[in-house]
Amino acid sequence: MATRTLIKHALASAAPRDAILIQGWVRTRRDAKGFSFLELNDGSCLASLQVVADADIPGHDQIHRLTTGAAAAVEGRLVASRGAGQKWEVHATRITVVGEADPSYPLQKKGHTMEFLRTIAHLRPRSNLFGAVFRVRSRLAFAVHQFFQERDFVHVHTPIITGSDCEGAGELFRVTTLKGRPDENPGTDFFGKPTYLTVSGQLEGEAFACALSNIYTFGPTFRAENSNTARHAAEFWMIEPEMAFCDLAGDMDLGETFLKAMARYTLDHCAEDLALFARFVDRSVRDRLAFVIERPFQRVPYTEAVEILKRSGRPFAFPVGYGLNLQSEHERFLTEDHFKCPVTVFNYPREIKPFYMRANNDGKTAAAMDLLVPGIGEVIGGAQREERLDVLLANMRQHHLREQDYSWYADLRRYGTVPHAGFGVGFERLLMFLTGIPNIRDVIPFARTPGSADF
RNA sequence: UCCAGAGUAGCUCAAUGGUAGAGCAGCCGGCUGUUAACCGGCGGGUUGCAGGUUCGAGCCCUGCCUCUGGAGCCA
Repeated sequence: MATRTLIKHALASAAPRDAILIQGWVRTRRDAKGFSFLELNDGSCLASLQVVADADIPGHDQIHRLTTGAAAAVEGRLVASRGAGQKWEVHATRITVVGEADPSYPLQKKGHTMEFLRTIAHLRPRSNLFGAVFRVRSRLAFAVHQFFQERDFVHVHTPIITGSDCEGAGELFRVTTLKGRPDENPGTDFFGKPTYLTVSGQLEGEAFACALSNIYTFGPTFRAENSNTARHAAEFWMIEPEMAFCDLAGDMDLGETFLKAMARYTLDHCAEDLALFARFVDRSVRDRLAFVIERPFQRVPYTEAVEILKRSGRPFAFPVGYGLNLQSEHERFLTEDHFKCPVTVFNYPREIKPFYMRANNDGKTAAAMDLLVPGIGEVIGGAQREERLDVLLANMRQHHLREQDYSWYADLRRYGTVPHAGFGVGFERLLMFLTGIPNIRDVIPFARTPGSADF
């Protein structure tokens, strides 16, 4: 018996082949009097492979069992197709039913809504759209590593369980082995103190940047916020580069280069799947990616962004003014209407930013930056870190943080401190931007959101 | 968590307060180098849950649940 050929390789074949083995799942079957058509898909690519099975070959007497969703193996010859719509097809010499599909198989040949497919998250990767989404997700995860590895960044696995509960990045999930109320006696808990799922690997990432120079993390991140939007999940993956001997300008450079590289990679390596998104999800997705690659991003200080918003004459629902956070509607106006391209807003007021961000010399602003993109909003948030021990400790006091909880973090400023900077990218938000998929639940295999942890 | 909208067959949707329907899917049969195939037939429902109003509720009222869109928080 021949070894298995993936359908993507069969379809890319340069010449006919006498013996080929295809294994996959039946998308549809059409029976004629003396033969049957089978469409097999194995997920290796978007396209299915057409199989022609004459009625007299071994296994054809069982072909009625190959309904939509069933698993099958086909041995045969790869030949040029007589029909329109595909270059190659397989003329079967043997058909094997590997696993039948019950008639209740929920995926039909016609289109389904995203909402319905979410309820069958274990089966939706067998649909064209979700097969494409998760192939692209895999390729982009690889592209992330390639981007940083090529630039001599070291991948660091920062901890998922953390003892620090006040990083200021939202609500945390408690991790405990205690029954009942863990807060009543945290000293008896597994780690001897309260522990949580991480909301960011940044602080640990800084420690490694202050040793290995350029590092990045890429791992799961958890937020117990009761956020119910198309852009939030309780469990998501975050990429966090951190660079020693780097200031905010270098940080913004990397963020923009990174986003352009991801757009370039998607266009170059995911063309077939991207075409599907363009047809069914977001007509303009390829134009947007090309635009991101070609055009320089805009950079605007927060103060100037506020002035632009004030001058716009737009009747915003939320007030605009120095010291106020930019709301979604403001960010959207800047990137979608005013600049019409990705925008990096930088130098935010210190009061609205966390303790670890570096205070600028004006005494009012922090060296923070947010990269905003049309349709999504913030995909990258970063900052130059406060490397001066005295300023850091003063910031911590202002934020009512206990110094002993961050002594190791302060140590980084005691021993050979250096200017350093980094940012965080939500991997799923990046995927949403690159694919045009509008809901974060549809770019993560099994989404965890408030009230929902199925599968 | 707040605001708005929606829950009817496996899916997508109809149905003035008066016997709950269609298309698709499924099953059976026919036909065809077919490709979201086509033609005929068959089965399929506690109308999200719990109350209430009414002679009578899928429809009106109350509460709850779930989902969707938007907002807040953020990545």
